[in-house]
Amino acid sequence: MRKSPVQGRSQATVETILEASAQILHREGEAALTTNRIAAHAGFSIGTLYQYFPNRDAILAAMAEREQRRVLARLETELATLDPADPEPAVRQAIRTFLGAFRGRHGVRRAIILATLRRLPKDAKDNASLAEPMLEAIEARCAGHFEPLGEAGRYVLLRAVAGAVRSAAFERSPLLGTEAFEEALVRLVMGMLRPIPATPRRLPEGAGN
Amino acid sequence: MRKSPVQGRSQATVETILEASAQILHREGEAALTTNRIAAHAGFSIGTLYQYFPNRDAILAAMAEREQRRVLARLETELATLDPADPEPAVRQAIRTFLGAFRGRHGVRRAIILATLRRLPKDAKDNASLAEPMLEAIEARCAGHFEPLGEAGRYVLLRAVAGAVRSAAFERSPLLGTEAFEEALVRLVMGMLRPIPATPRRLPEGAGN
Amino acid sequence: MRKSPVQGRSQATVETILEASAQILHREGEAALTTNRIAAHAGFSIGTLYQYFPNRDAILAAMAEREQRRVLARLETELATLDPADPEPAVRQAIRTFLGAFRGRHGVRRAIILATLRRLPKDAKDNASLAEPMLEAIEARCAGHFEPLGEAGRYVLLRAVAGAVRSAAFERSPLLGTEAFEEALVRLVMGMLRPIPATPRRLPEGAGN
Amino acid sequence: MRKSPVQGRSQATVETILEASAQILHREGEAALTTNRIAAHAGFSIGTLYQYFPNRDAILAAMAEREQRRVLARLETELATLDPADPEPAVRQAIRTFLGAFRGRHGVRRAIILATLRRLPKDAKDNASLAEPMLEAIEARCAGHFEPLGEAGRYVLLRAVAGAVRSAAFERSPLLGTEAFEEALVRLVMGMLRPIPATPRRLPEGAGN
DNA sequence: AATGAATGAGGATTCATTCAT
DNA sequence: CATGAATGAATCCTCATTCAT
Repeated sequence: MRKSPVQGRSQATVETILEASAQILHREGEAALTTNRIAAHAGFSIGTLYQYFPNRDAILAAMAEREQRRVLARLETELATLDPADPEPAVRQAIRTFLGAFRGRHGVRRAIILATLRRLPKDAKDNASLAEPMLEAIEARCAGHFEPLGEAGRYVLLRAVAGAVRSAAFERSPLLGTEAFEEALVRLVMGMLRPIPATPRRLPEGAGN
Repeated sequence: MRKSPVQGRSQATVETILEASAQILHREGEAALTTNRIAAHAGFSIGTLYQYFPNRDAILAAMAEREQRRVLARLETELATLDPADPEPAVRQAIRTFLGAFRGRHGVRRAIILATLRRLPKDAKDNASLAEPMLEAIEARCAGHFEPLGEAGRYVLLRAVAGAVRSAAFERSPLLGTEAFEEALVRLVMGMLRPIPATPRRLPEGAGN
Repeated sequence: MRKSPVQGRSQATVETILEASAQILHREGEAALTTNRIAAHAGFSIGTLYQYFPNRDAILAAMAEREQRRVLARLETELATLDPADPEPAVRQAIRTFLGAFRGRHGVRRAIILATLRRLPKDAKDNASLAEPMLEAIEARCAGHFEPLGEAGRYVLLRAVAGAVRSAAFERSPLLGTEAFEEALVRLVMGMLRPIPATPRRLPEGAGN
Repeated sequence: MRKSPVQGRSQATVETILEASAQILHREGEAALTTNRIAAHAGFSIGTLYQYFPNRDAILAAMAEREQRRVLARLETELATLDPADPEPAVRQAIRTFLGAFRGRHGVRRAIILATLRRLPKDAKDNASLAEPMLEAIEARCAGHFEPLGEAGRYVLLRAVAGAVRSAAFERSPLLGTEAFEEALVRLVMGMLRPIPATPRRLPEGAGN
């Protein structure tokens, strides 16, 4: 960000610019996302745009961040209502919430995903960043019921879920909204979780295990 | 393709152009993949290039296809040696083979994936095409041992595996070559497969389940 | 100047702006000398800057003038101490003083010179303005000892000295501080001066010369 | 140069572009020398221009070089006719030739000088490059008649002459074409040269000096 | 078949300047 | 007096594509 918005006015400007970008992305695809077009669509002059963003890429990055933050916020409030006890319903709800985050403005998400992907030469990390809080929520709630996933296990599970959903979003698959899709995802996650036999409860005293 | 390469020379030219493109992609990234650069690198004039490809996109498409064909060919010969009997080793071998297909020339794969993704406005299909033969091989060999995956199940499993591997390739994750990664993928797949109890059929009454 | 700084505060503001400009010029070169940057560096808003200068060029002009005035002031006080009698030492001292004026803040001088040069489409005059007082000082003191230089002679001598020094400053030549350089300049000036044989007048007949 | 002109056609193109640039410089000053304007004036599209020059600066550099080469060539053929014997006439002729090089297309020279000056952050050398061959010619012909100038002396003499002439050209001084101007320059140069007393010739054998 | 010179619409970006607050 | 958000003409440059040779 080139200039920290001092006056309230400029904050709105930044917001307007980002929203305009999102709309263009949504309606006309990434190729149409030129700086001049953004400015025109936002109703500002190109110069104003460059007051706040050092270059085109920064706009995309800001948009990606904004979109991410939004979805994450939604995700977290919804996940907070997660029932701690039974694992499978918890997973299902998490999945459902996660899927919900992908609804609406596919074009935007799609473009953002692409743009984000493109700009990771080697500093790739947040490739599954949306799925991560989901997994953490599950882990937090179901700790002790499952063997912890190793590093590789976590990595694969996160990317697997994210990959499946992302693909569906990308391909605008009709499956995306269905219960069967949700069910399959739940199975995917549950299949990775290895339950810890509940016996210890029964033998609170003794030469355990 | 503007001109079907009937003569051997023409075929070689096309091949040279595609190889040059792949190398540029690998070495200098997608931004450097301009038609003039391709022509120069291939040792042809830009005019010649346009004798064989109607436009830049066609080159990318041809490259993607070529790369796809190559990997597929390798995949299929290797999968042919799959042991029919025991499911888990079969899955493991399939996974290993699949992973092998992703080794080498990451930059090219990466760029091709991106370029391919970009050019699917709504006609998205081949998003998991590499994983498909793997799944078919497993299904062919282990049919009867598992409940068939439904449409959604198939879809999710394919994209999940492809997504995980693709992410690792994209991020150049150090996990990519490890056994733990392979193991996690095997678990991912096995977790989705619901074994059909083979004996119950023969023993309809008995000490059930 | 858009507004004559009557109050002390205004004067300080103008001074601050000019000093900020000089510093930017010195540290970052002419390309960095944008109005916004000047304002920022001076700690004023761009609007304030335009309260005092009608446009960017005026700032440059004011800077050039200021710099000129400064050097001239120094030059004049130092030249005032010039010993009237012997011509060569007088010339040497004048040269030394002149050279002294070029020390320090080369970047600024350089940039100012360039900027000033650029803005003289046809009204060029002050091209040797710094050397002029030097020559005048010499002439004032040594009048009668030398044939007066003609218009062309004056012109050439001024530009010659100024040119040599300016070049050295521009090229940041290591010669600039050396005695040999000073010596050469003295020779350059002395070579142009044609002494008037002082005695012949008093000894109209005698062992001449 | 981005592309070495293979076909003869392109050589002409480069020449046309440079000539167009020179004309714009001459007629409208440096500010008007934009890439698009050059292209338009040359009768080519902007793309063509960039086939041959990597950026605007390269055009200026090429022009400067071209102009330099031209003047140098003229200078050298004329200096070749220099009479070896008597020093002063030799100097006068050299000066005259040198001055001749500055006639015509002042705007171009002016702009080129400025542009060249601007682009010497610290690698400044050729600041007097036109005067250098002149001095060499004189030195070659009059060796033995004068004490050799030291490094500083050469430096100063070159820049002094170049400076005076350059100033006159810059200021479009009416003196430029006059004999008085030429005469003053000759005196400037001659004043720097310290003749070696011709006596040694008379004492070919003896305790010399 | 091959060449490569030429094209030019269109993109990103800068920066002096204005004016409502 | 001061602010700083907004302006937009103008600049440099790219690159897919064509077509005469």
